[in-house]
Amino acid sequence: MAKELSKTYDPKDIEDRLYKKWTDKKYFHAEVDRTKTPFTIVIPPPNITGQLHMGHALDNTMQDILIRYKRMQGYNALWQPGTDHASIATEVRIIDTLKKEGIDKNDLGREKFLERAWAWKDEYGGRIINQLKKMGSSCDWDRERFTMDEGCNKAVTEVFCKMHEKGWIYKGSRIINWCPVCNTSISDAEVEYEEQNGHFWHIKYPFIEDDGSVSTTRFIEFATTRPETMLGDTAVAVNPEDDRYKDLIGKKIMLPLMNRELPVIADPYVDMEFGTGVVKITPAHDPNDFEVGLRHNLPEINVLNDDATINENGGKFNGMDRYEARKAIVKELEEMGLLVKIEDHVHNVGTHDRCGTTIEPMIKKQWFVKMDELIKPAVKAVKEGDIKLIPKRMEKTYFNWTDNIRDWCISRQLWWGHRIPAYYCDKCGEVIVSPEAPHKCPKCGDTSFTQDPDTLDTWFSSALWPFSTLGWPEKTEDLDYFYPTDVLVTGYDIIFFWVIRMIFSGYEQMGEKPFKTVLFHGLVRDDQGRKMSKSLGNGIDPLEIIDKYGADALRLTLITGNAPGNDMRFYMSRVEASRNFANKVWNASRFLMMNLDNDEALAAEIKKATQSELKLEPVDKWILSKLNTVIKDVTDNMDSFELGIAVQKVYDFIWDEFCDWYIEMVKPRLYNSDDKESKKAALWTAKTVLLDALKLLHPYMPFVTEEIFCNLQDEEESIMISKWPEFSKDRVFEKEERSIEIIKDAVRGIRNVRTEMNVPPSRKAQVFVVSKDDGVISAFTEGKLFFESLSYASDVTIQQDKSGIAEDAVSVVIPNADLYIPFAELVDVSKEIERLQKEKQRLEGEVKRVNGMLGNEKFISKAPESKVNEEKEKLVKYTTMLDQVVERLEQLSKL
RNA sequence: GGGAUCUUAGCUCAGCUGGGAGAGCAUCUGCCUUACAAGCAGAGGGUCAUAGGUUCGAGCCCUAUAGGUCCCACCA
Repeated sequence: MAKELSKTYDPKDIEDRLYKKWTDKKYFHAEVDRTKTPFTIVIPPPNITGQLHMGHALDNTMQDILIRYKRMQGYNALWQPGTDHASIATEVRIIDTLKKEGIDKNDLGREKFLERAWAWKDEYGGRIINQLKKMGSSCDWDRERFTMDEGCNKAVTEVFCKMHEKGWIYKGSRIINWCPVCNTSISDAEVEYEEQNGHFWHIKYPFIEDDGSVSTTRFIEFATTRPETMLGDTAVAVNPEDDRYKDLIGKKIMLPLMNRELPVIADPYVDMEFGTGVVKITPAHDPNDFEVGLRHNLPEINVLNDDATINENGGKFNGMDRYEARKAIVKELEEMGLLVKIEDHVHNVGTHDRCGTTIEPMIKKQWFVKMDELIKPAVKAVKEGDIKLIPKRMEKTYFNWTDNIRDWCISRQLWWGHRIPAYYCDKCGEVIVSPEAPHKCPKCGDTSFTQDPDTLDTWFSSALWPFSTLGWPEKTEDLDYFYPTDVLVTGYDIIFFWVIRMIFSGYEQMGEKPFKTVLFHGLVRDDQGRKMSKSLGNGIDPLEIIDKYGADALRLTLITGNAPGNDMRFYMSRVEASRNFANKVWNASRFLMMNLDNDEALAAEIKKATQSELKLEPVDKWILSKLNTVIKDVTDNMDSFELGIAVQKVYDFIWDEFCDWYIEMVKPRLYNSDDKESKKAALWTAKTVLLDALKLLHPYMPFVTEEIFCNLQDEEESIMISKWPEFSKDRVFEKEERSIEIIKDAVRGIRNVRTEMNVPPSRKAQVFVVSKDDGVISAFTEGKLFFESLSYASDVTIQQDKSGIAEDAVSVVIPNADLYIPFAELVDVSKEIERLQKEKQRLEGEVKRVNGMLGNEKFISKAPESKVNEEKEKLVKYTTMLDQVVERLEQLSKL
C-alpha cells in the first residue's frame, strides 16, 4: 500500500525519477497504428546555440499540455522534436570563438570551419534538449531530428530543385539587404527598423548651362540622410506634376566630387510635399531609387564594398569606411559651398536583427523564391478556415504580410547551412541546378564545375519541418499517417519567418496544410513588463526556477491567467502560489492515504467497490456531481485551447470544493469508525474524485500528479497513460447539489456572524435550525454531523418552530430557514438589530432589482424563457428571506 | 502613414457566442482545528479609460475621444 509521504512536496528527486520512468517505459513514443487516430505536434525546433529561456518554457509547456491531454484521450499522440542549425546565429558564435583563438574564418577555410561547426552542434545541440526534458516535455525522443540531418538535407535539395525547375526559384540581380558585419545578404523579414537620431543634410547640385559650363548661380536643392550615397547618384528626380520644377525636367546637373553629369528626371515616386520636392537617385543603394532607376534606365553604380567601405567607384573616397566617407563628403561639400544646412532628424534605420548592424541596400546577384503564386493557397487556407489561427486577430497580421508579399531572398553568404545545389560550368558559366554535381555541361560539354558557394536561409529548411521530419521526400508511413499535423504552438513573433512559410511550403510540396490550428502565445516579460534580454540582464532562468520550485510550479505559473497571443509578466510571487498549489494537492492526497492506511481491510474493499453498491450520502453525490461538471467544462475549454481557463477551473475545484469543503465535510465520518458503510462511501468518493481531479491536472502538472497517482492506487502504472475522465450521466445529482449549497450558505452565514462578534472557534455554541420546508429539514438532518463541525456547533437541533430558543439568539437567515445561535452573554440586541437591518436593506435591493426586471413587459416578451424563470425563482427566494428578516426584526424590537 | 491590441480591485491579469463583476498577490481581523502556517476562517477594496449609440439588458457589440503597447510600411 501507500508509502509514507513527506509533509511538504519536494519536487527535486521525484521529477528526474519520474521522467526516467516515462522514457524507460517508452510512453512518449508513437508508432503508426491505424486503429487509433493520430494527434501530432511538431516542435518549433530550438536553435542549437540556444539555452532554455522562458519563451521556450512557455512554448513547450503549452505543447506538452496538449499532447498529454490528447494522449490520455486515447489519441496516438506524437510530439515530434528536433533542433535547428540556425545558420547565422551559429556561424556568428563560431566566428566569435575563432576570433578568441586568433583565427580568421577565411584563413581556416570552409571545410575546417564546418568541422568546427559540427563539433559545436555535437557539444551544444544536446544541451537544449536536456533542458526541455527538465520541463517534463513528453516528446518522442526516438524521433529527434535536426534541420541539417540527412533526411532534412534531402528535403531541402529536393524542394530547391523542384521549385527551380518550376521557375519559382530564380537567381537575379536585385537590391537586397546587406549586412556588412555578417557579410551576407538577409531577407526583408530579418531587417529590424530602429528609430535613430540622425541628420538631414541639405545639399545643392549645380546645373549645367546650355553652353556646357557648370553654373555658379543655379542649383537644385534637396536633403539626404546618407550623404555618402551621392557617390552613386545617377539622377535627380522631381514629381512630373510639380510646377516648380516642370521646366527643369530633362536638364543636366553636375554631381559634385564625382564630376558626373546627371539628368533631371520626372517620377511620381517623388512626394512634392516633402522637403524641397527633389530627390537624388542612387539606384544601387536604395530600394526605391532602384525601382526608379529601372523605370528610367538609369545606370546602377555600386560604390560600396561588402564591408561597407567605399570602393573604386567612389573616386578619392575609395577605401574609406561609410561613416568616415560621410564626414569627408560633407566637409568637402561645405568647402565648395554646396552644403546648405544640417538639420536634426529622427528616422528609421534598418538593422540586422541578429547583430544590430545598420544594413546597406545593395544590388547583388542572389537566389530568390518567387512568391506571387506560391502564397495563394496559403492565403486561401486561412481565409476559408482550413487553417485556424488562435487568437483570430492574428489573421490580420497574417494577411497584412501575404498581401504585401515580396520575393524571398534565400541565399546567404555563409558556410553553415544547406549549400545551394547549383553548379556553374567552369568554362561557359552555364548554371545547372541538380541534387548532385553534374558530369558534363549540357551547353559546352565541359566537365569541370564549381558549386555555388552560398547557403540557404535557415528558414528555408524550417519551412519544410512539418513534413521533412516525417520522412518527406520519401513516401513514408509516418508521413501518410501523422501528416497533416494538428496544432502548431508558437510565438506571434515568428509568424512571418516561419508560420507562413510552413503553410505555403506544405501546400506546395504536400498538397496539404501542414497543421490544422496555430496556437499563438505571447512574450514572457519581466515583472516590470520589459522584454527579458541578455543585455538588460533581467532574464530569469527557467532551470533555476525548476530547481527551486519544481517544473510543475513553473508550468502552472506560465499557463495560469494567460490568454492566447497575450504577453505576460513573470512574477516570483506567482511561482510561489503555484508551488503552494502543488503542495496543497500533495497534502490532500496525503490526508486521504493516511485514512486508507489506517484501515487496510476497508481500503481493499474500496478498491473493488463501484458507485452503485455504495451508500453514498448527499455530500458524496454533491462532490461527484461537481466533479462531473468540472470534467465537462475543462474538456470543453481544452478543446478550444483555453488552457488558462481550464487550469483555473481545476485549481478552484481541487482547492475550494474538494479540499476546503468536501474533505472538511467528510472528516467526522472518517474519524468515526462506528459507521463502516458511511466511512467506506466517503473514502471511496474522496479517492475517486481525487484520482479524476489529478488526471485533469496532469497535463499541467505532470510530476506531482504522477507521484500521487502511483501512491494512491496500484491498478495502473502511470497517470499519463490513464484515461481522461469523461462526463457521466450516473453522476448528475441536482437535488444533492442544491441541498449542500444550502448547508454551505448556512455555514458561511454562521462563520460570518461569529467572526463579526469575535467569537473564537474554540468557543462552541448550540445551533438551532428552524424550518418548515421538508427539503431543508432533510438536508440538515442528513448533513447534521458535518454541519455541526463546520459551524463550530456544540450541538445542532433541527425543529419546525422556535420553541425553546432564547429570544435574543443571534440569527442567520437562509432561504426557507432561520438559524439561531444563542450566545447568552455575548448578544447585544441593538447591534443585532443593526446587523439585521443591513441584511434587510440588501435583500430589499435585490427584490427591487428583480421586480424591476420582471415588471418590464419588454423583458418578459423578449428575454429567453429560461432567463425569465431564473429571475422569478430569485424573486421568490429573496422575498421569503426578506420576510424572514422582517419578522425577526419585529421580534427583536419587542425585547 | 496603415493596422492590431490594451485601458477591469493597491499590483499583475482572467472574464467563451451580451443576462446579477472574478483569481493570484498585497491589505485588515481571528485561528498552530490531529492533510497542509507553502495552511484555515472571515473582511475591506471596482461609476469595468471617457462620451455617445444599439438592446428588455453592455465589461463584452457599434462610433468617437484620450492615453499605453506592438506590428507593418519607410518620405529621400
